[in-house]
Amino acid sequence: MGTEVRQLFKSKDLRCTRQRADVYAALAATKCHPTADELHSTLSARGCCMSLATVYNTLEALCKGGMCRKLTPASGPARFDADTTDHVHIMVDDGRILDAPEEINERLAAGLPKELRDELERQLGLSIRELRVSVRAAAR
Amino acid sequence: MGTEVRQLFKSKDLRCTRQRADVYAALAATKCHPTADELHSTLSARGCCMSLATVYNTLEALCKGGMCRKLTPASGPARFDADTTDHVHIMVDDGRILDAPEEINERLAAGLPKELRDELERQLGLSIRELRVSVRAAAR
DNA sequence: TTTGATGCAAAGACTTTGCATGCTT
DNA sequence: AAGCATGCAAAGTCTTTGCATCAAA
Repeated sequence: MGTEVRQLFKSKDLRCTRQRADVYAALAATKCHPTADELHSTLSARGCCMSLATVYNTLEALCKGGMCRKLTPASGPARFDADTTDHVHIMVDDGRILDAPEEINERLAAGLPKELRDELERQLGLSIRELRVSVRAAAR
Repeated sequence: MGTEVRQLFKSKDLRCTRQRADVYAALAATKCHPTADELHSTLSARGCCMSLATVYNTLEALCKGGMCRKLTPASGPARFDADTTDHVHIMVDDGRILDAPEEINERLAAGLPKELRDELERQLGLSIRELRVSVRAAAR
């Protein structure tokens, strides 16, 4: 199996099991920001059997290692994203989560300069882990 | 009881009951972004008795009417904010949610111009309800 | 070998709901 | 008087956990 994936896990100090590799591969392969349950179904359908609890535990481990992000909509189950680069999420009313077009991400990033982040850190006395922009939207 | 509060409810097409007025007053009086359960305890201690379910139902009604915002941390219960103006939330690792200093809010708002929002709406074909910036931070 | 991951089922945290009753409008 | 809100408890949804077993390092 992908030796580069094993390296990736290793670099994050995460043990690389079949289940974890499968979860990560499935997550990285989609742009749909699936829920734990959706991932579990997808994997099961593909013959990658594992318990739902393992999917949850794996996703938590991946998040802790910085290999994915957990997205928490205003209602409904958490969704996950293997793309950990800075980008804007569109939380649609119907539960979907979309990525903003690349150009928008860039323009937004330009509006959130590092100085501002540093200034905020200084004022708060906390260390900033992530600065994210998200959008709630509804079909029209 | 506050006739101006009754007007506020009326303007949002919400029936104004004692419970709803109490929940709203308690929420508006704090900057701590309480959970439903915290609000319930606070109110109980003050002799404003009501069931926890009513607190939940009321908060949902208030949100729907635009009288408060629901904040969903990566883990743990939802928190609520009666301040519906645009401002940045700092999600601290320990579960607290803080408001960013006013000056930071302004500088961030300047970085998210209306044109960008309009552009995004056009590209997505959705109507944008809210554009929010939030920060994850940890004690140091 | 040692340490941590898995599977399962059970428990847990948080939230919503059904229904009889009561309060707003 | 009509219609929606409330209280209570029960059910529901999503997630975590305990423990025996198994696999990765």
